[in-house]
Amino acid sequence: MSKQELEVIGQDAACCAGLSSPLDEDQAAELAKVFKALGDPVRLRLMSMIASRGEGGEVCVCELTPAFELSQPTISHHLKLLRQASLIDCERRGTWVYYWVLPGVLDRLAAFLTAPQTAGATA
Amino acid sequence: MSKQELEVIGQDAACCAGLSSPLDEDQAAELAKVFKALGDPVRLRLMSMIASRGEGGEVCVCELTPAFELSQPTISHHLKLLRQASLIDCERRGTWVYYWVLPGVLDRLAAFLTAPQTAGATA
DNA sequence: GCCTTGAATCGAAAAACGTCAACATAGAGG
DNA sequence: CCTCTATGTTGACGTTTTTCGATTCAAGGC
Repeated sequence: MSKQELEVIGQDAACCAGLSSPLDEDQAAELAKVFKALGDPVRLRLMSMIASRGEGGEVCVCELTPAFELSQPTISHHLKLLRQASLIDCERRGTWVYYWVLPGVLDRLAAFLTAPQTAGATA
Repeated sequence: MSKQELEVIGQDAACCAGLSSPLDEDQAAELAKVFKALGDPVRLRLMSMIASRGEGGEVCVCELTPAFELSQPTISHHLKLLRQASLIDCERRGTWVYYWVLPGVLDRLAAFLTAPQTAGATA
């Protein structure tokens, strides 16, 4: 229940220069997947609901689904996309499945956006 | 040449709690537009090319277009989306059009992602 | 074993998106 | 003015996304 991820913003590439230096095609493609995952109102809300639990926090799907006026398969689909973007992970415990935000992802994303001081950087 | 924007991450809502507290539908919808704008490899590269000029920096479209293997109208279209997401703005000077990153947007976006310490926040 | 309940997967339909060719517009410079 | 170059806009087309209903899978309880 935790394969198919991306591993972008972290270890490998695209971690240091951020938006302050031109991205090459591969970096941009990888990063774009993450932003695309956040680029949907439903997924953003799901993320916020999960992230609001804090570092070690989890949320049961059974708490997420009823917060939307969408079918259960649709929510399940969005959760899958967030998982494929390496933003969250999940675990089944008994009948229920719990989701949490992967530690550090949001901070790395934020660091990418701000990057070094944006004042007269490369230019 | 600078109408149609969003004004999300800044003044009004969604500026303080960030992802650490559940977003309501409106906040999520607005924010999602910004992330969606960044959720495309071409637009991400455009942003990085523009942002790499630093705070007061600008880039001419004539520098952006040839960096991609895409038609000029397509680049123009992507630039428009970035502008509608209030990420960049532009100005025509003579024959050429120059784009720059709106000051503070990236920092505000980053602040939104990290929010207060993500450790045991609401829970 | 056989239901029941929670969640993921499948297949299909409608909507949104990315891209281009064709066209329109804005200035510069004769 | 007329033309040329640099950008933006329009309309169309194929692809991807979002969503649902139906089904399947997982785990517990009877």
